[in-house]
Amino acid sequence: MVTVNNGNFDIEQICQSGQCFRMVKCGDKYSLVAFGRYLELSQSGDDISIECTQEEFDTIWKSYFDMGTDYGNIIKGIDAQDNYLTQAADFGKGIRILRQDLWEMIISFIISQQNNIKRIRKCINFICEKYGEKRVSAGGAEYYDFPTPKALAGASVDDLYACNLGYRSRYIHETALSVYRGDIDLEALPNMDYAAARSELLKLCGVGAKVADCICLFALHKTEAFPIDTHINKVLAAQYPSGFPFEKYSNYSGILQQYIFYYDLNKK
DNA sequence: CATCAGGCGAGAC
DNA sequence: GTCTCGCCTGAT
Repeated sequence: MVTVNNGNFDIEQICQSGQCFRMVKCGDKYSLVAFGRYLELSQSGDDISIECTQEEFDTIWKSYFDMGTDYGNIIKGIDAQDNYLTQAADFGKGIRILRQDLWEMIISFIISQQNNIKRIRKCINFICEKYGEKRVSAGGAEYYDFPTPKALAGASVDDLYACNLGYRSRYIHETALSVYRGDIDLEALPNMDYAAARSELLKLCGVGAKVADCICLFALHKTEAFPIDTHINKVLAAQYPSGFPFEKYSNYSGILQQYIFYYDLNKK
């Protein structure tokens, strides 16, 4: 077991921020499946307990949870005159931008469109159980890996409809085929800059501006990506009628987007 | 019963 | 290029 102390790490907030659809709360613990691995973790105050070896933490989870970034420092960079953003960041100061699997994020965010988080999770669990490989963790927990491009490319549109994916079934079918055939080279994307990666992603069926930005942010860690959805649009209109000050936060506006999104959805 | 949820593609213009 | 419209499904 690895323990970490960090004032800007809140598992519940990360779980609720809606970037990771395979993290669930079970009792006083949280579990997640990522990169074919199963992980359990828990938290007490600023102390986080991660149930893995130091080596696994160093090679996988340290990067996954973006432990090399000081989020407190990012929050300090917020314009003190901006009351809304200051409150939003304070409210969600435990959120982190995870470094998740690219292929999984592509499919997950195609599913997310015009959809709610509860149903998104249900849909993803469905395709994992139907097309993903069943595995057992060292601790004996059974879980399903996220399906490979090959596995999803083998599913027909009708098969996908049966997973409750609705009209997105065609998008997923087309995108899985594109990736499986190699029409788009996923391995090349992490080496591209934001604009180039975004433009490649837009070639995929079912990936528009908003979904491409989510993939850039949550898989490629392009923190300048600022996904604009219905909630963010509403906040921008109400709080920033003359425009959001992107120029002040050019390299990390995507992190601020998460604070705004989480605040808008969860504040009382 | 209508509306909406972390939009997008297709077609019209 | 910009605009509109239809779309699976479940919750409210």
